[in-house]
Amino acid sequence: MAQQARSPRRLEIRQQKVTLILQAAEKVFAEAGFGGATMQLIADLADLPKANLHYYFATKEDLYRRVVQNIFEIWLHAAEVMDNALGPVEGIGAYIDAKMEISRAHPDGSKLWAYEVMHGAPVIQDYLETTLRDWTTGRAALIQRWIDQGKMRPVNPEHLLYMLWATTQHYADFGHQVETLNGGKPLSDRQWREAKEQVKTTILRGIGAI
Amino acid sequence: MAQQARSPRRLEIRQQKVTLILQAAEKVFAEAGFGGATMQLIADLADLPKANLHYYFATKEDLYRRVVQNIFEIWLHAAEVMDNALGPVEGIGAYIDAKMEISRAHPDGSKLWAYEVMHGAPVIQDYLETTLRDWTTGRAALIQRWIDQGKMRPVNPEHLLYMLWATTQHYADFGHQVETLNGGKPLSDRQWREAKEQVKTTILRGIGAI
DNA sequence: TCGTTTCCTGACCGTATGGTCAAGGGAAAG
DNA sequence: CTTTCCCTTGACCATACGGTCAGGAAACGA
Repeated sequence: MAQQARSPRRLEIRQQKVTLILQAAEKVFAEAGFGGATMQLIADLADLPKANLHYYFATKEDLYRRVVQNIFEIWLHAAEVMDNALGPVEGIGAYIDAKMEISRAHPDGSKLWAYEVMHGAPVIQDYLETTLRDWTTGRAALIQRWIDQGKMRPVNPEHLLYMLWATTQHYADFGHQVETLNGGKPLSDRQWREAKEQVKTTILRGIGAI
Repeated sequence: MAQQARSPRRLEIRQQKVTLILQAAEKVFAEAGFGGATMQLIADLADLPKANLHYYFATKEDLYRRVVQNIFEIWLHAAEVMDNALGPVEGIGAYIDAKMEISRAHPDGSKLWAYEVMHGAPVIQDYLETTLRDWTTGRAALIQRWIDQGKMRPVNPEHLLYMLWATTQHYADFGHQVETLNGGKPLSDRQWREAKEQVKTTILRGIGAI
């Protein structure tokens, strides 16, 4: 009954394929939504037979769940830059930088997260209620400490966090709109830098941190 | 061959039903996405036989297109408050107010717009390239004028507009997340007012308008 | 080499979906 | 009243989808 240990080679191949499938799935789910995505599309993108997907992931929901969980962990991990900061300029500035980088490097993940939340978070509701709520409470307390120390104006920390999320994720979630308004061309390095700086400056000035 | 004029009574009934269908469709499309929505769900919500939907809207795409176009026009119309303003405090302040109101009153429309843009705007790409681009260019020029008049700090007007869109629409698109982090309860009147004020204050201070 | 476990996949199945249609109901026009 | 046209709808169809499975290939351990 005990699960037999897999050989290293087997394990490696398994992990490679799982990763390949997850990458293809992230893209397809982000582009089409859960309902619009099909296992066949994901299989084609990963260049695998559809049945092979079902060998690694029992159902479409399972696959979707794994993709969303992956994204969530990347985000949580990237948010650690805010801790250990001496004040809002350093902490919030670094957080904005990190989130803008993610928006640029992983737009599909950001879109998928937006898609999931927009539809009532059917899959990751428990994460919202536990991990994300704890994280938010902790950072809100940190911001409140900065306020008490006179390092920034008194604001509602939750709403400030929403502003950070909204402004940074916008460049991923609405990237197509931004690109269209940019003459159909993706933002250049310079434009990304400008966007990042303007978001940071505006918010940090807005909360009286600079 | 000419379209025969319809009687007033017929026209009225027709319009009522079309509106009913559009409302049901907006909700279902927003909740499930285009792929996840089904004509049967929309029909059930509108309390009509499915075949009746196809009498008024030939295909699912047609219905979706009409819904998205409706939303777009509401948005454009609401944006007029920005014109005729004497400066950024009045103009941008009123625009934020208007957009926050829309986020609260029409979250489904906002979500559907987000959904459409996130998926590459397959239906309203031409609107983005014409109407929205023109609108954006005009408001960017307005903001630039305010900058030239020394009424606010020099910022990139486009990125400022993105910040306005992002922060206000966040309360609709990510309303479920906001609600979950609010203890599972929707924002109260007081909290909405607080959110609106904080967004306005932070941005207007951030751009040096106050 | 041989038996065992893991992995792979073409063919298949039940279901649900978008869309069609023909027949009927009912208001307006004559 | 009769005719015409718009509207309504239950029944139906073809397709595409998620998921299954049996049988074979490949890798592993002894």
